[in-house]
Amino acid sequence: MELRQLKYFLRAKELLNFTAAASVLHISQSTLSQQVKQLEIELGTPLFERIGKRIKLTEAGELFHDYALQSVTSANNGFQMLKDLNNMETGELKIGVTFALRQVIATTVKQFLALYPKILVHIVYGTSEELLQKLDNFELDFILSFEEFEKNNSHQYQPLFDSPMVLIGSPESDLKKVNKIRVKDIENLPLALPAKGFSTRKYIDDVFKKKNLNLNISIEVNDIPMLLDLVKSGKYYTILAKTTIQDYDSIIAVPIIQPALMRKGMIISAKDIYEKRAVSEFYKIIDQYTNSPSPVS
Amino acid sequence: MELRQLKYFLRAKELLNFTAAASVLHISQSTLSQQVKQLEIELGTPLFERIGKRIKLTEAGELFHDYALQSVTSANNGFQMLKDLNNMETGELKIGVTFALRQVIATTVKQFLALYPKILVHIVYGTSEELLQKLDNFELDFILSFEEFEKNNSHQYQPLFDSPMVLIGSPESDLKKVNKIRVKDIENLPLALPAKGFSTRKYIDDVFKKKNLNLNISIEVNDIPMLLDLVKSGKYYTILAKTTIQDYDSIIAVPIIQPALMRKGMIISAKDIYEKRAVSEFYKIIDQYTNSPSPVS
DNA sequence: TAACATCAATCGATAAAACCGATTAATAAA
DNA sequence: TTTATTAATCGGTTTTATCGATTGATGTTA
Repeated sequence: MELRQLKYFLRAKELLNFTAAASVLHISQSTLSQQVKQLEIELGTPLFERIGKRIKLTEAGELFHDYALQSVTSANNGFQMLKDLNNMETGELKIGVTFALRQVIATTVKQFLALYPKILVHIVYGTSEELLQKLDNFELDFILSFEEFEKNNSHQYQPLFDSPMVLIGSPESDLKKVNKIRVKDIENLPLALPAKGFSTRKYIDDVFKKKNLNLNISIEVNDIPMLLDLVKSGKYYTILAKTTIQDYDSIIAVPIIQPALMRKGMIISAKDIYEKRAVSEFYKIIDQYTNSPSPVS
Repeated sequence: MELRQLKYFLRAKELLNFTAAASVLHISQSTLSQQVKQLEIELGTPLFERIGKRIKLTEAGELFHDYALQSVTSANNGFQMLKDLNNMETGELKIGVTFALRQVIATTVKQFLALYPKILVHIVYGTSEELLQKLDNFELDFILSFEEFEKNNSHQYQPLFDSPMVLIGSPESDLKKVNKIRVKDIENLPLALPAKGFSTRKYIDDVFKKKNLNLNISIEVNDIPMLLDLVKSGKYYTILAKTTIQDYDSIIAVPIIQPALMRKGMIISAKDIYEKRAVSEFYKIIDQYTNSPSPVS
């Protein structure tokens, strides 16, 4: 039994497809097939059930998974910990960010790089769904996102700030006359909203469904700047967290009330993973940012 | 990084001697040397400091140890767990027993084997020191012993019973006239005691030292039956837990008081280790044994 | 139903890597 | 000083991980 084989097994279990897993692992399908078989022989029990050309995990495979993951994770953690000892000379930091928190990362990453110029920072934008999967595959150190609806026991959550949802319109719109708006008053406004898959969109849908209100959606877009461009044009309104539009000009935003819609900004990371120094340093900077006098919210 | 290399590292760290470690691992010294070096290169930092022909662990090595151990342990646990699924068809059970608890294991192992005849049981006698080291090397599943003085955070302890310490003499000795004896009355009796290294001996030494009493030791032996033979001969007394002499005839034993000396029988096992079914089944039998109407004590 | 696409297993060959024995160099012990 | 002990290194051998090609089984589509 070797870590190599455990890693192969984990990937095969995840994808339930030897060919695809081999490709991800940059080995041939034949190699993967042989290595898994060898592991099974050593363990004395099959880990996969071969049904025709399909594979599915056996009960033994299911049970073995946790141990294999723990073993691989521990080795990785030890490796990461040692890299840290070299005082972040060669560090790398991979951060997943949802589109809604673009402003948070834009500000903090500059401060971080000023302090630690040798660290290579990767920023990956995506929907929370995409990012959470990458987190589970060890492709990200942490995620900046709004609160998740379904919390997962293998993740840990650090709340950062509360951000009110706002209705956004062009400076020529009727919004200039009010300083707040009720949920039910939004019902008949023509909306441009983030596409399905965005957590903000899911949040909006849930709220309106619960109150039995309709949404008058004209356009769905999976890009926030384009959404705001549409709003600026004057025809449409949109709904976002105030944090999301912090640095945009030429728009008007008013808080939504009855009920007041709030979203929690969060750091999501994987439990049981060694926390690199670069990661904890970044957390500190985010903390400063969110605790400074009304940086967001 | 492979489990093989982590195992090599752990053994080398334990023995601080590549030649000896290689021998235990059944590989050549040159192979061990190369594999450790390769691991060090991959980790980007030396794990051992080479001072002439000596080696000692670097700080990095010290830190890395816990992760390596965790990784290897998890893989082993997964392996053990799967073996268990085969319903103990090929099980093996390794039990360490201190001499003092000979009677406990003698009775329980018979019952266990009657229930699970296919399990191969190894029983290893030794001092607690020897046995604890074997436990840490995964050479034992658990230990039956009296309570340890220095508890170790990587072990877990299950108390079984309390056994009073007794003064033991021949049927012709003056002990027949009394039914208990004070600690300070033992001071001038000629004693045959277990040798240094026995936990019972350490316990006795500690008690007498604390009370500023002398021990009049005539003979030290590292074998309990011989100790009792000497006692039977009439010249000497000895001190043991009552449990230890449970099935011996032709001796007289009286409890020691002021203070009453008691020892706790214990199961000691390693934390974070998968508990085989054979092990939990054995625990059940020991439980029955110690909870039955005065089996020991 | 026939042709095609997809997938895991298997085979033979190759490249990589673990391993060994012998030797060297350093150093501790006698 | 001599001897014994120990880790590193070198060259050669064995083992094994890997690959590409093929097979056979099984879905999928025309």
